[in-house]
Amino acid sequence: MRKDAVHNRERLLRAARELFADRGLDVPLEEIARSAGVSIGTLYNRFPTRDALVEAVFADRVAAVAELAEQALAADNAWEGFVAFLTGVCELQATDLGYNDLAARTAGLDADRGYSLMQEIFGRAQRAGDLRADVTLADMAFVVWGVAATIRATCKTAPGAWRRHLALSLDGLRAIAAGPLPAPPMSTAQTRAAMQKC
Amino acid sequence: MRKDAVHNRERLLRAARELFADRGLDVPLEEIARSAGVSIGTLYNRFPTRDALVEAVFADRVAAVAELAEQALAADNAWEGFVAFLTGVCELQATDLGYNDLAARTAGLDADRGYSLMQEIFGRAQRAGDLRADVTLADMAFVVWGVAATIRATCKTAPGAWRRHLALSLDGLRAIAAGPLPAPPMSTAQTRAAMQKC
DNA sequence: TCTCAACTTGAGGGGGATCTCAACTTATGG
DNA sequence: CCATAAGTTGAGATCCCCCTCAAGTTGAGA
Repeated sequence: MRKDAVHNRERLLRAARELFADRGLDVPLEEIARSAGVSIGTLYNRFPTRDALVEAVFADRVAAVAELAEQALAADNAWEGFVAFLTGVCELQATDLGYNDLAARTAGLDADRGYSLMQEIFGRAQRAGDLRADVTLADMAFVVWGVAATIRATCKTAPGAWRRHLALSLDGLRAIAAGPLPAPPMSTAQTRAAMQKC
Repeated sequence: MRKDAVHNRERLLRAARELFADRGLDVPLEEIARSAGVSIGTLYNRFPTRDALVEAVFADRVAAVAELAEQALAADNAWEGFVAFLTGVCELQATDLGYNDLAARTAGLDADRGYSLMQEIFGRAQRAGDLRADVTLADMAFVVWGVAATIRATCKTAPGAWRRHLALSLDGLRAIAAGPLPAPPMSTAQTRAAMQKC
């Protein structure tokens, strides 16, 4: 790849990162190109589809989540690790509207290594008796979707509000709080399908 | 108003109600007109803006929510009334994607009479000691936003899943479950602003 | 320095939605 | 039955976004 091409690629990634973070994933591609100081044609040369650009921009997040997961597992207290992990993921979403859009449709479910780590965090909190026994990993999607919606609604006007929402959700996940659940957990296929619809 | 105009208005409302329910509020207006068997021009004659059409279609929901609220207040048990009310609102959202889009931005906060009824349901459950003391009416927005997001994601693939989400959220609202909350409740102004951003 | 593949450019075609308006049709009261 | 105000129509203007490609430009190796 030629030097100028590399340079333009980087400028595009920087511009996309910033615009995605501010306004979500559906920023016009022309605007990204303009903001990067290149033409729309160049953007299409480097990233043939919007998804390719999105993937390149957020590639590092997979690792960030895995990092969070490892820290969570390193915690002494299983429940505190669980809380820290979910808080970390939501923080990522809160500081980047683009990732907020994205997390709702991936939610760690694709990330090979990330998924098994999440299972471990989840299972450990459950075995410790703090996380209620009648929930599944699939139920975490409710937390992510819910907090994501709150972040979208409030990030400009009440920046910390999602923490309150998350805290309420977590209280509902504690064994202490467990009441009967009216529906079976979603199957993996249902969860996957639902995520793609975001 | 001429007889045929009344007739067309009704056909438009029926078509819009159905399409909104199936696919949400952003159905193309041309499609609504076509489905009603009139031209796009007629639609604009009867409803100068999309909002006017939406408002006309969902006018009855305000009353439906008030009705739910009254039933909730009639319940013997304050907490059960509270649960029944939120369940009812979510059911309305689940059976109508259009109302689902809408509820997130109105959530009863406009409805003069509905609002005071909600306050009463909420306060009663709190005074009874079942609803945790550290939440505000504004926190109900989290439930509505969250469940609405789950409904949107799952309505086609896991139709009952939102009930599970709602149950978990409600468990988090019970006094038994109360843990410390990390942020102050949203002010009325913040809540209102956030709703308009949906 | 020369050459050529790699790269950039931006006008323009295409699609889809919103909204308008001049020409046409029809209900209704007299 | 007529006059006319009320209503309908749909082509097309406008806007916004996506994507392509022929023409022009530039980096890098020979």
